[in-house]
Amino acid sequence: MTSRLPPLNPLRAFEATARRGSVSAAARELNVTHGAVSHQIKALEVSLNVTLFERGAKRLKLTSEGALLLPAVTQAFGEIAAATAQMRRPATTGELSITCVPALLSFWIVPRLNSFTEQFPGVRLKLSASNDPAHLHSPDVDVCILYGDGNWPDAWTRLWSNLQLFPVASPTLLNSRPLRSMRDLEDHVLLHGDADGREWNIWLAAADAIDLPRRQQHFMGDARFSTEAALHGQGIALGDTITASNLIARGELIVPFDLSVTANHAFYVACRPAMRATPIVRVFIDWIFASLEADHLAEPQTSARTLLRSRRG
Amino acid sequence: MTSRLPPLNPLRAFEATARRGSVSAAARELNVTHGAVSHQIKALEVSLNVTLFERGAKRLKLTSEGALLLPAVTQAFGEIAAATAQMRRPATTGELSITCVPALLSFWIVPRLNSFTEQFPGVRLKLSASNDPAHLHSPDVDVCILYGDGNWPDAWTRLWSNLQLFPVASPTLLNSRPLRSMRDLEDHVLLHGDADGREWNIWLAAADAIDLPRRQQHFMGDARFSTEAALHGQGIALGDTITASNLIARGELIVPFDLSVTANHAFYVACRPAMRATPIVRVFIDWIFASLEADHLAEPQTSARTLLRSRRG
DNA sequence: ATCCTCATGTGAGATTTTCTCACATGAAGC
DNA sequence: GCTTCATGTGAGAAAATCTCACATGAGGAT
Repeated sequence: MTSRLPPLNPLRAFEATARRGSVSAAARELNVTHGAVSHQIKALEVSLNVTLFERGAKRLKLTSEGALLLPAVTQAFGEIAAATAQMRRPATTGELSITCVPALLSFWIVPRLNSFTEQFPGVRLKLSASNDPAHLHSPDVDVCILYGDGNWPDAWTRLWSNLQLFPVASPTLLNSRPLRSMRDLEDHVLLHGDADGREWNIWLAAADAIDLPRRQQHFMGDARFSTEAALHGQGIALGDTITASNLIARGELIVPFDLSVTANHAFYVACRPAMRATPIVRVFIDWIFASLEADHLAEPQTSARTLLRSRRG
Repeated sequence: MTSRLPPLNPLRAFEATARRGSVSAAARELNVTHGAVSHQIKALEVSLNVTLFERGAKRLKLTSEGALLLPAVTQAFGEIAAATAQMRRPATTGELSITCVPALLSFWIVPRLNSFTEQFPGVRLKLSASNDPAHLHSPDVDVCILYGDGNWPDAWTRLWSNLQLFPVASPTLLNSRPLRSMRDLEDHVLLHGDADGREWNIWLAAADAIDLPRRQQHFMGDARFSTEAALHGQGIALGDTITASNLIARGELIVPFDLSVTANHAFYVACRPAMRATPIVRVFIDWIFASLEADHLAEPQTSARTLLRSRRG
């Protein structure tokens, strides 16, 4: 037998196509055109003198030969990727790419970045505001901090924090336009951080005010913008025990009502299983859990009950 | 992190260099110039932004990063190669490359090839006369049949047959120049199949004739040529129970003395461990062992004792 | 049946990677 | 000092990879 290894780049295109079940998807993953992938598969078949895919219907189907080859190749490439990641990632040096829910990134992580930087000066963070779980499967992203139900397949996932929701407003706004009852709320602008007003509905239902007339309301796209609008006195937003905690402690936001409700969703930390073992990922995950714990120990007043008494403090 | 896999072709050059411990050796293995290997290693180091080899003395030495990467990459490439070989090798179809001791190839395997071909018509044999154990590590060779002590590292090895050694000569030669005693042997040409006459010395020692004057002797290079010279009446060669058995049975060679000695070495079947699991290799190995067994069952007279009585038969 | 969308194939040319070649440096041995 | 051997490097050639534009065909909606 002449050569022991098949051509490796065409083999990579084959593996991605077979794993994804689609030339187009493989092309997207590899950041090339579908034509490039098609050429490479053809080149591999010619080189090995074997047909690897049946071509008939719209999508390719593995032949028995292709099915023989795929599992070992997928595993081998996975091992190479893992060894490369391990080698390139000393525990506390290198680049770490993180996506994070926008409000959490702005109001919780960014104000605490100096703590992480002091402990791990060799780590360069690449932060991106996003709540898209598709990033879990992107080779460009190492860790995702997501707001949701925690049900993301093929990923390592760990609950970081539940949260309580309650209305928040700026002191300036409340001075000029008092808010002491549900009736007063009618005269204010409701600021939504979600797309369909679901979270305000949950709080209003708990307050027996689901039918409150909504004179004015804005949908701000995400909780970061609804919170910022509240800070600027544009209306009443729903804050929570995590992202709004510092703002409330500093008096930049006031909690006008005692009532809070538990959100249906929570914050989770998630990453690809292969990344979880990477030292640099581990130190970040450890840090973010430790930081939350340190918040709870240092400032017990940030719990929901005591937080909600701050207006009468 | 940007890409999960390093550039695969440069990685291949790195792996070969690190495994072989030499740029030049890797170049020979990959059939490229040392310059190409040097460029590829450099390209990999640039791509990974890691130094993989220390460059100081004459030969490269792996860095700690390189040492982290190598085992996984070597294993992964091995798995890809094995899966490729498995996929390309249905049990009884394809090319099988064999090296074999010259005498065994000429006098035992070649006369029996029809048996193999009838059972496995889809297998194309590529036969090469050689007793060089280095072929065990060549990607171009699937199975080696070697004469030696069986001690070849990193190879799967199995004893195929021991053998007895004894003088043989053509009937024509013995008619014109009888051979009935050790004294008669002085008048004949001794034909050596090894490089230093060691095997004749063993036989002569057992015959208490180690000091027999050697008027004429030829060193034929290997046992195939010494046997062929004997067939042509050029002298007396040492035959054995395997390669000479058919010739003796057909009367083309005669065994003038009753004495035989066990050779220090034996015939072994050997291959790379990864090849042993390959179906096509397995069928060949099974065939050659079964053929030897069939010989013993069908022709008991080919055992050494009865073989040596054939002159008086 | 027609039209649209989506998936994959293919040839030609552009771009990138791989390779050769020739020269270079340095270590080790005689 | 000289020779041999090992590896590095730049420039240009060759091969591999990629893009682009066109093509075909399947499936679904009308």
